[in-house]
Amino acid sequence: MIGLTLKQLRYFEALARHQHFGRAADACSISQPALSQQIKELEAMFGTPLVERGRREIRLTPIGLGLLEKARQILLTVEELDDLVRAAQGPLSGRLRLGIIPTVAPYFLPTIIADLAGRFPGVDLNLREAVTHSLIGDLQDGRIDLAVVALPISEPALTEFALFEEDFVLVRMSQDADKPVPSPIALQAMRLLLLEEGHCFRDQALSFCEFGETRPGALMEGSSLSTLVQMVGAGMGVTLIPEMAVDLETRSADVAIARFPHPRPSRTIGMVWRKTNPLADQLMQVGAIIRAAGMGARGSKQPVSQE
Amino acid sequence: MIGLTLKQLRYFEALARHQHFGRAADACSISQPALSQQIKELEAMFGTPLVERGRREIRLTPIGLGLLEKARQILLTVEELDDLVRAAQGPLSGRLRLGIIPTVAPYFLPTIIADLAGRFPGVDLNLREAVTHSLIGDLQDGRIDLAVVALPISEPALTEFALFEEDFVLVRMSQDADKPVPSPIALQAMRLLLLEEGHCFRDQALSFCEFGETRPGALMEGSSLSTLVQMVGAGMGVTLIPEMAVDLETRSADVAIARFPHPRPSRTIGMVWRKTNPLADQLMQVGAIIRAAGMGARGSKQPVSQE
DNA sequence: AGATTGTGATAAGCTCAACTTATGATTGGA
DNA sequence: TCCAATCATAAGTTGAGCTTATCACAATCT
Repeated sequence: MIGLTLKQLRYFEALARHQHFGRAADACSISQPALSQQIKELEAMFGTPLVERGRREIRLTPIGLGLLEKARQILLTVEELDDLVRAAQGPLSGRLRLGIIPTVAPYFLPTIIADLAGRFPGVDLNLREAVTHSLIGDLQDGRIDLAVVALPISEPALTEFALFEEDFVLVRMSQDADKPVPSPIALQAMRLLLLEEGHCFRDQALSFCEFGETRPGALMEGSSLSTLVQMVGAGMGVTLIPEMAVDLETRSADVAIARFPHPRPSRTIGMVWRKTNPLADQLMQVGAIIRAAGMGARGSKQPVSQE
Repeated sequence: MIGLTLKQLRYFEALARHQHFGRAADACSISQPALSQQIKELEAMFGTPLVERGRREIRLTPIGLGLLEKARQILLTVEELDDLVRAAQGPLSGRLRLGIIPTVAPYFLPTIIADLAGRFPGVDLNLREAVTHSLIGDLQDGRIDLAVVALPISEPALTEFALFEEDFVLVRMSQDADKPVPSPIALQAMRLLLLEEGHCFRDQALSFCEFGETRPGALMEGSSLSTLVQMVGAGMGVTLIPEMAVDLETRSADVAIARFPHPRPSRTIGMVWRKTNPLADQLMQVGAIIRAAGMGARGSKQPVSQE
């Protein structure tokens, strides 16, 4: 494939993303004919059409899809060259795109931001909050550099770095404070309030309660832990929240917290990045700092031995 | 890293390979100043030197080494775009670069060539004979498309496809033909003739004989199975050879063949290719054909169940 | 010491690939 | 039938990247 250029791959990727010649050209800051020409050039090289031009929509041919995959792979590696330079000069600097899951972000972000800003003044933190599945995709496609999620992820292309383990606690109405702590099985009979589909915390809670499959009738769904706790305060049921959310979420709600006996439900929070990211060494350092800081600040977290 | 071009990466890779501006430029079919300029352009983009210019030698800086790794990764993916087109048009066509280990090549090549030429007339077979270690490197760096080696390889980036399993047989002087077959332990006391370092067959033979470490004094080394068999004929010792070599190698030597009782020593021969190779489907078909052909042709081989 | 050789950098000019704007062609919908 | 949307084609312009010629420097030979 001699004569191929990175520009062509960028244009093609933009076209595939926007499904539209004009908008793709805009995104690349060139004119529409320029993009059309380069796509045509690509098709000449491949000796076959890559894009089906429909009147109101365009579609990639099978070979076009194959090219798209390789093109994204190539462009991702090219992006990592930027990181190579950053890795070489100084401890960590420049833009760092960080993704965090919603059940961690509000409670842990202040800690992370303070740590990073203190230790790496040159870093320009760029945040994104989304559920695990979405963040993993962002990582693999190079849209973010680093994600804070619940482990394990078990993606071969990603490195996991455990930060700490934290327990889940039960939130119930304050008048129930003196009642015995229910067993996981007993929870099944209560109205258990959970986050909507897609949040890993939801699955972890369900797993603890040993629900085989989601039984929508018995459950209510909220979009944030805050909402859930408010719902508990209003007598709509009980919920589980992670230890780190206790301080913030119980401040403005009249609820009682109860800790479970063994086996305690818990989750491991950790950082994840692409194995191929040249900043890997720096990210590992960042992880060590956050882990150390987190240890000191919050007594309830458990240290983790795994890497 | 905007403004980067594939040309620059190709030139840089050539420079790293040849360690010489002029020869790298020749290899790229451009003039030496053109290559110098592009390297300079790269260094400007990275904001740091990539190459140390010594008087009589050049060396890559640490960042240069980092770039080299990424550049090879990118160029390899680009190469695979060629295969993408080939995978789309017809069953298998164009250049197929095949590597085979020396203890398989002379015996198995006629079969492979006949099979491939018969089923895929459009294929231009390009052969390379080398030891496993070298072939795996060639595969991973994109210098060959396919290798026939003894499994397992256990490289995460490579797909293994088992073709068949074959036993090893003992070769000894013809006057020993009626003696009992020695046990693996008994072999340790004999003069065991083996291939030189680097051949996997050597290690497999040593493993069967339960030699803990190589004991150079007791062993003699040959560079091909032919040589070993000739040495046995001359009374210099005994050796092991794979079943498939028996016909060819015993034709011109006065030696006796003996098969071991269980547990028989054996090896699994298979094909290996890059997981990312778009020709993977076609290569799998090639493997199936070779496996089927091999089965019919040679009774001694065992079918394999694993993939 | 002075000449020679091997090496990469620099200079100056040329050429074509890739961009621009303007326009054409086709089709779906008012 | 006309309009709007969309991509292709045409024609002209520009600069990135090439070439050849030459320089600068150090190691090696005479």
